[in-house]
Amino acid sequence: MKSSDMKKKRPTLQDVADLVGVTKMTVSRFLRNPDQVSVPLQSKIADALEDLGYIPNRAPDILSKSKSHAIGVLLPSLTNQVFAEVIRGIETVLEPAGYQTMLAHYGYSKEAEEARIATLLSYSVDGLIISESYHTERVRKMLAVAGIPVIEIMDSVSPPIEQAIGIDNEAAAYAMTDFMIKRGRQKIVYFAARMDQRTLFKIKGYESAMHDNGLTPLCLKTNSASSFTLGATFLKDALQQQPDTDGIFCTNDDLAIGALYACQKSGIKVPDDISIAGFHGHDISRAMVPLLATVITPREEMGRLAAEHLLSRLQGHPVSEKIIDLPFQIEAGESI
Amino acid sequence: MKSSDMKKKRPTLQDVADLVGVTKMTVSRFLRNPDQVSVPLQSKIADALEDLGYIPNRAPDILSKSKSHAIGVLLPSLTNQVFAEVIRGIETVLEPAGYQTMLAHYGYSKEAEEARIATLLSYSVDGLIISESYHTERVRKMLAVAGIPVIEIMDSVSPPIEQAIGIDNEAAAYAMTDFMIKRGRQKIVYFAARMDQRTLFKIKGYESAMHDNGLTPLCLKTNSASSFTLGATFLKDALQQQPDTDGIFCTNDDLAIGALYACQKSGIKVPDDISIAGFHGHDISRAMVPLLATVITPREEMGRLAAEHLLSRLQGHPVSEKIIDLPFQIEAGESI
DNA sequence: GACAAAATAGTAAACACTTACTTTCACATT
DNA sequence: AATGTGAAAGTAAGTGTTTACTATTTTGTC
Repeated sequence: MKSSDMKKKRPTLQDVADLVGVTKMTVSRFLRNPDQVSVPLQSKIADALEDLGYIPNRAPDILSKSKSHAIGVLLPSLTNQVFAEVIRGIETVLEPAGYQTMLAHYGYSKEAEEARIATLLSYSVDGLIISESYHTERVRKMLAVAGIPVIEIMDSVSPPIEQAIGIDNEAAAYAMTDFMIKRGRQKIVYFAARMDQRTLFKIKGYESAMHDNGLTPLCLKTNSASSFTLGATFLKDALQQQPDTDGIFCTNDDLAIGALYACQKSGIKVPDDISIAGFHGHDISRAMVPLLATVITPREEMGRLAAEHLLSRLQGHPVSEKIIDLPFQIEAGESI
Repeated sequence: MKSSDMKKKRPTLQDVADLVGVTKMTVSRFLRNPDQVSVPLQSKIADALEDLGYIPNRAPDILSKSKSHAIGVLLPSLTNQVFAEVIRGIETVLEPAGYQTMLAHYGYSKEAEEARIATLLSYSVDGLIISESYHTERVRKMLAVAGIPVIEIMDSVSPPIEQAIGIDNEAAAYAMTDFMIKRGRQKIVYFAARMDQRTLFKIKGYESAMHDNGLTPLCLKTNSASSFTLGATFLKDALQQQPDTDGIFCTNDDLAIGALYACQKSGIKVPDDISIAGFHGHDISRAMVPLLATVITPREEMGRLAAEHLLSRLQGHPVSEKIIDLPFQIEAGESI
């Protein structure tokens, strides 16, 4: 095989060094600190680097230092707008700090979560931002063995592996339910989808508020993902099961908006006939007509904070607070 | 320093081998194919692996084979819902195939794009999915030197580096504008934000359609990101500059929805007084009242296809089609 | 019970870079 | 002129795994 037949591989430090006529060590030095190399060599090396289009290879460094300058981000889903906003917050901090984001999701499956974490660790990520609050023993062991900082996001209550940053979903759901009751609603139905940990916390908050006010909770559940359509479907179900329903509290804005539009289409007046509240406070719910009542949560800030605390710990600082409980906000909008 | 003082590092193959009393090669063999190891050893190795919580390290493999099983995904922004859907499509395909996603974004800056691509390449990504159609010489050289498959997504027209998958943004904008004109609109204003390549293509399509029908285009532009609020602001500007405006075509659904709600608030009837059309056809626009007219684009499919074609090329197949032009769809909704 | 074949396990090298140490040489000081 | 100093560049080793080869043991056959 002639050399012209060979698939040319990406140039290494050695290739650059050969071109200049020095050892790769000299080129390496130039790369980290040009002044460590004599002036005449500086320009020759710079030219050679440019000529060959040299791009450093992190693999040796990852191998010898077990540091990748990459952060693993593991979320249950990418479908949900909430997570897109969390990712944005994370990237906002990580990218300027020179860290690369490795993204993975596990579709709410525990086995998939184990597999994804193993994969992320196999790349020697320097830290991990994960979601959900329950983790298998295997996951806990892997994280312990890996010895890297881990931050759990989304909920602030359950005892964290090391550090959790999120909101108190149960308290938030309680607060909104209570708010609706104070506004005179009695037969409030909860719409739940995707029965993950956070949804379970919210249901608990809703049910507590109902009970504390002597009311009977009714919760519609499904394991499928939420959507506008599902909100409309749930509305029909709710009215069938409890015709005098006067309030609807949804596990997220999507369901709420779907239910609201379904009301508009079938002539049900919001909020006169039925109050509707969502959860999260996405842009759309704060622009639409009528303005959606919702629990405003700091999604992007949650991502930012998680990344910031992770970076702080990578710099050697200890865990400052085990649980960082971010404030939520009840927004009455015009639909209650 | 006593051994108990030392920070324990994550176990290696050698640690497992020592525990069992074999060489690391035997453990390595067990990992890839347990049958290559004698039956008694199989269980002993399995136990040791479990005991130590061994997690494979990809760094040596990346180093010696220059293959990471990771794919770099570089998008202009994470703010936009469009990109969240594209990422979802990509992950849907990549994850089951055993590829890890490395996500980066560059905020529409050319210098940042160069830097991000260099970073992704430094991790020896096996392939790259990037957006936008214009790239600097430096970027082109880096990609050439890297010698990995590259797929450009979002637009289908401009000559691709290797392979492009997207829609014909110019044709789509032409089609929608023409549709609005056929429905009797004459004074159609275009709302543009974030002046990236695709927006420029869409403006071109809009202007062509207006000219071809003997009408005068009016385009409101800004470099900031689009939002519902911006849609409302643009509406005011449009009515000021051209009080008899009877149509609004927005570069995305966000602007359109913002404009539509602003109309509702100020008593302007849609579509009787003004027609409004968006671009992309997000879930919300297909659920709201009135249904938004929009150009439905296959965002998720675009991501899926890009990932599929990338995988096919990683399996050694040549580029099948240089440009894959995905169909768009004009959805009349109820706002035209 | 001898010999070949097959199964099983071991050894060494390679991957690209950096750290830590060593060598070389120019120049200043005595 | 001998010695010391410091800048500049070189050398060797190590990082964890796999590939390719080699050695050893077991099995099967006659």
